[in-house]
Amino acid sequence: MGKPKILIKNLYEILQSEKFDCIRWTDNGRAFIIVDPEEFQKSIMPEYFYSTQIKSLYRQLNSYGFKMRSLKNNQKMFSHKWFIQGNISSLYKVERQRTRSIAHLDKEKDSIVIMREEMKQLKEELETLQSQQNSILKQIRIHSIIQTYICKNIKKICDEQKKINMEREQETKLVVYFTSMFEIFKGFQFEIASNIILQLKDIGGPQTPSFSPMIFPYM
Amino acid sequence: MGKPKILIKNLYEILQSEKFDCIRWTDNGRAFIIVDPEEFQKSIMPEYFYSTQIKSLYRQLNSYGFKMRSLKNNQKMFSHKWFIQGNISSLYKVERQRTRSIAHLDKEKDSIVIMREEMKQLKEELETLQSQQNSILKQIRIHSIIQTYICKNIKKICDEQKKINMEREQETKLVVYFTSMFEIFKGFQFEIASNIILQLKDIGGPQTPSFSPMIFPYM
DNA sequence: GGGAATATTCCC
DNA sequence: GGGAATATTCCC
Repeated sequence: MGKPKILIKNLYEILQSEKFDCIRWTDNGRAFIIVDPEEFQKSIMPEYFYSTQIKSLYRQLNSYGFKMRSLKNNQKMFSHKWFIQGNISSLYKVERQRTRSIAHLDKEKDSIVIMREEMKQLKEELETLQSQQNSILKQIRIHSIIQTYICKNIKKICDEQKKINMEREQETKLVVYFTSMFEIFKGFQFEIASNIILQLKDIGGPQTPSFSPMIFPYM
Repeated sequence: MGKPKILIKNLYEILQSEKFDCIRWTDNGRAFIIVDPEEFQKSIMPEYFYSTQIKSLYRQLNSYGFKMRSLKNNQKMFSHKWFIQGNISSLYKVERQRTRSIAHLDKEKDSIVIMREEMKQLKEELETLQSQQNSILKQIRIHSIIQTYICKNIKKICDEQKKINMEREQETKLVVYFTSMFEIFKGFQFEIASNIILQLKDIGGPQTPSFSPMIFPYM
């Protein structure tokens, strides 16, 4: 796997060497205690760390995820899940923890991913809308054609009706005229009536070319 | 205004003190030269800076925007717009420059804000479009219903017209029948013809209740 | 205890 | 020369 960070490696070596009284493992080896912070700062810090301030080491340990417990006499106890006596192979797991501000950046990145997703959806919806709009336009065009057709047919019907009305007016006159004639023949049986008409046909009349044909009112 | 950064202040003091031969202002006081880097690292670095490596100082100066020029014998000359001999009041303007990556991050943040704004607008527009389209669809549906109604009524009218036409056909037969009768009266003057018909009317005929009225073909 | 600015180191 | 990881300091 990875290599332990230099800070962690140094710290472990200091503890394992047992050269210093100011720092030691706890009895179960799952934590260590800085027994004498002043001594530690004076004799160890300059040699093993960049800083001269022990507070910097605390800050470092904190940023690596160590839990700190304050004991009597300004002593501090630190523990970390993967910083255990004898467990060298897990030291590399002791890593700097991302600060909240960086985690926040990550969140922003996530939000970009989400936004991209939303953007994609928006685009799809837009495309749907556009294609729907196309089909709507087609429907409207069809309706427009149908309406034109309807209008033409209505016009035709109106014209026809007008024509019919005019003819019918004339026919009405005709019908009225003949109705009165039918009255005359009422009561006559068909054969008799036919006979009379035939007789009349044979009679003929005075041909007056200048005044013929006889003008009926409906003509 | 602001205070000069500790690094800048220290550097300026080192130069002004003229205690060290390894570093000095240029003649015009607009730059300084590290005349002896090794000596500088040995005697000045530990006292004035955290680091023991002169390279770290170079890195620092670089990040503060100093221009570096390499001279003979590994000497370096540094200059900065606001780092000038005697010009203490402008020292605070010598500031860390944001790295490109950070400036880039800022830009990204801005673009995210803009994108969010645009996204919001897009969503609103899309919603508007969707609701508009819905109302358009409703309108089309209504028009479709109206058209169906119109078509049905036109059909009704057409049927009616057909019926009328059929009746007219029968009427035509009637007309043909009477036309032949008119032929009979042709030649008669109107008064004479009327007279004949009146005479016929007065005659009357055998009333046969079971067979009356006389059945004309068109009835 | 931890955010944030600054410094240092490492590395290309 | 400068990006990026790590360390240190400062400060709330």
